[in-house]
Amino acid sequence: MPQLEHFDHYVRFFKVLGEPQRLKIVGLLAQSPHTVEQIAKTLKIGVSTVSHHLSRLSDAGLVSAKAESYYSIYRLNSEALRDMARTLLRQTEKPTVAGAENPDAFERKVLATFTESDGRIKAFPTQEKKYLVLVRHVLTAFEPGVHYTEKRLNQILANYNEDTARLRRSLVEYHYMAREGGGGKYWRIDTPASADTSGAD
Amino acid sequence: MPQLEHFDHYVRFFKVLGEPQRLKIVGLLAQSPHTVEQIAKTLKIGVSTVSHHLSRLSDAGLVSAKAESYYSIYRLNSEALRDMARTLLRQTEKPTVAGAENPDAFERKVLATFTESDGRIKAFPTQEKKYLVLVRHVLTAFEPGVHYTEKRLNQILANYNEDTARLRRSLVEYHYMAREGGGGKYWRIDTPASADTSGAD
DNA sequence: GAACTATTTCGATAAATATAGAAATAGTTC
DNA sequence: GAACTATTTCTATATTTATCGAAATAGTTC
Repeated sequence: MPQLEHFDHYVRFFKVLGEPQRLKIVGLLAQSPHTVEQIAKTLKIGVSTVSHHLSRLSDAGLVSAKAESYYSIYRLNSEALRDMARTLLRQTEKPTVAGAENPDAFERKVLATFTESDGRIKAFPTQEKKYLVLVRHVLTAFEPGVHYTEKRLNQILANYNEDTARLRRSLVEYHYMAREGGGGKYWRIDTPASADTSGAD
Repeated sequence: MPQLEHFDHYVRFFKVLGEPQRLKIVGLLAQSPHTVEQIAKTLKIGVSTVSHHLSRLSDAGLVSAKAESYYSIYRLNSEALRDMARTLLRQTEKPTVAGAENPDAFERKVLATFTESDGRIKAFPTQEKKYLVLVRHVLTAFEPGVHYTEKRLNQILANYNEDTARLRRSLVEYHYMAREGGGGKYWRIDTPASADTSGAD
């Protein structure tokens, strides 16, 4: 299990912000610190409700309170928002191919139908869904982080099918591999694992 | 009303991602396009449930579908995630002071207690909550977007209290004003309005 | 066009939770 | 310490919604 213990934290973060009143509270706190009563009056909802929302925001690490005389002054933790925003940006820059190494029933079926026992591709399916299975199958022949010359790439692709140009084009088209502008170097642009998808139960 | 018509969109975005199964689906689609059935099998939930989730993800602009033979192949809209991440980053860089011009009951009371009728500050409250009201009160004397020399800043602050150094320090400390490193220029670092807080009802 | 396939829609149910009022708590002021 | 204040906790209720099975739909294959 990779960095997946953060999954629950992500869910909490989004769920907490996915409620109109709470998002408004965050908006208020983004402008300046507030007390519970101030928020309740501005939003025209009960204090106990506000307290409840602040408690959930606090659980998610989005706000923090500070006692001051009678009042609890709540502040926004801008860092929490910033961190999540950066995490999201990082994620969107790295497509992945997880699941390629333990195929489900459908993928097994497609591989059984369209590849030889040694892995060579017998024929290309027209359905994109099936074709993608084969592209990912070919991708497993390449190491993440390694740069391949086009010549070496073609040698490896030739183990799968004589139409190496087609395979090369598909790998790039589906963003499984990147190509350097000039020198003709290729490399995998995925990562071992992105967000949690392995499951909870 | 500023750019607040996006409020509902923000809520939908966060709410949609704040559900474990949907977040897992996003994780799957971040790796590769999937059909409804594939997702259902991987997550061990019913197809109709997956279809429902995909529908909500689609409403939020997070995924898009493409018909292909029997199947609907769903893809992640990475741009939607990227855009939101960038919006969040932008927001966290701009604290604001909205609400300073129409004070609520509490702020009125504080201002009545601690300022003269001409706006001068009679005394400084020790409670931070009340002190903040005065800091924001002083801030209204400055125009957004205008750069002030320290000399001019002190002239204006002197209209509120002789302890101009304290006021200047507080304005910077609470991030209502920024100071340029060398030349001693000051300016408001807020914006007219950030996320929606004005209200939906 | 008939048979078939994946997906979507519909209807119903169970679980999660936003909300508010009342009671309890923690802390301040005099 | 007594009176007071804001906040939190508790209890209950109403709303939202995740989930599934069945029926309806849209599209493909032969």
